[in-house]
Amino acid sequence: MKLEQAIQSEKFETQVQKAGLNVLYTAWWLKTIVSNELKEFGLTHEQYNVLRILKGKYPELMCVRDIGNRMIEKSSNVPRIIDRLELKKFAERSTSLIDKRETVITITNAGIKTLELVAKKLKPLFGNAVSINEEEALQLNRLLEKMREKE
Amino acid sequence: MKLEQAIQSEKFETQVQKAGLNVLYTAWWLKTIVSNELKEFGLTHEQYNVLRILKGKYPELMCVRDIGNRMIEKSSNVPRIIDRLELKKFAERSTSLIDKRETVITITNAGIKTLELVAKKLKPLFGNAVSINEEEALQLNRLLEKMREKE
DNA sequence: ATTAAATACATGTATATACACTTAAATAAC
DNA sequence: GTTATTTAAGTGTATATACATGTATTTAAT
Repeated sequence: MKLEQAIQSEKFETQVQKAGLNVLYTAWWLKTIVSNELKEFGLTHEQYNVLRILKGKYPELMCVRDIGNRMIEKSSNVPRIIDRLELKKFAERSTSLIDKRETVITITNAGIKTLELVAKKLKPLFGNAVSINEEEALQLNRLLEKMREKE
Repeated sequence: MKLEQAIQSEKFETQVQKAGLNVLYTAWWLKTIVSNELKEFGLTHEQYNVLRILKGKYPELMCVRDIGNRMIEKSSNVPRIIDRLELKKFAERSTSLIDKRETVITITNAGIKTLELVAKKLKPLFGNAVSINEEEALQLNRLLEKMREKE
């Protein structure tokens, strides 16, 4: 869908301005698609992100700060997301023996199992919902990274 | 900045998967830049979005539903954002005379004035922060819209 | 060795999102 | 014309974001 239809506006001063809004809208669109699939597993988009990060390091333990550094949204409040994952028995917390200030977290077997089920569900969906090919995706990645160049 | 650095991960199965994460990260990056500028005006990103929508139709009145349709994030709770704009005297509510179910909203003079100040501040910043040109932005828009094609 | 500074995480508050539900008013059905 | 359905907005709840503050622990300074 063209952005003009999505936000019912034709008034873009420049292509750069439109691109900013287009990125924001596409992010919301992507989040919504994924969140809908995650519902049946009792996970939110952010909880899913933390679980994937934990699984990426498994069986290593990760501290809260390291998880935060890998989050897409840097200002996410990791301790509270872990609170919820712990309640659902998808993650476990313990105090680091080396540095008692650190809380170290690990994904549980139930968490790993759930992630596998989610992956099975998301993979074909993503292929269908996101209608760009590898070549286009590569170019999109280049442009987005150029956009953030001066960061 | 490359996404690999931003989220400290190199594990992308495909360029399409990376593009999804890249869009999410770029949206957060953009929101953060704008939000930082809005702080001094006492506005959040979402309140700013509603104000711009109201100004786009000014001096026409808009009902809550119409504002919602123009929001970038469709699931935003418009009545509550308007609550805050009203407290700050940037918007005013009244009941529609034609259809008493509808609440019609208008931006105040203070709201318009504030928007102008924000625009003056954001314009040069955006040009500096977002380092793509019109040609690249056009292509980015094409790719993002292709991504959402099946919507 | 004691004190000061820095670090890691947790917690509190305001705002926003996502979604269900309520209430009032308008429209449709009969 | 009365009742049922639909529509518009508002409200309630859980989660998340953004940011400030608090608390325990470690490291640095003296």
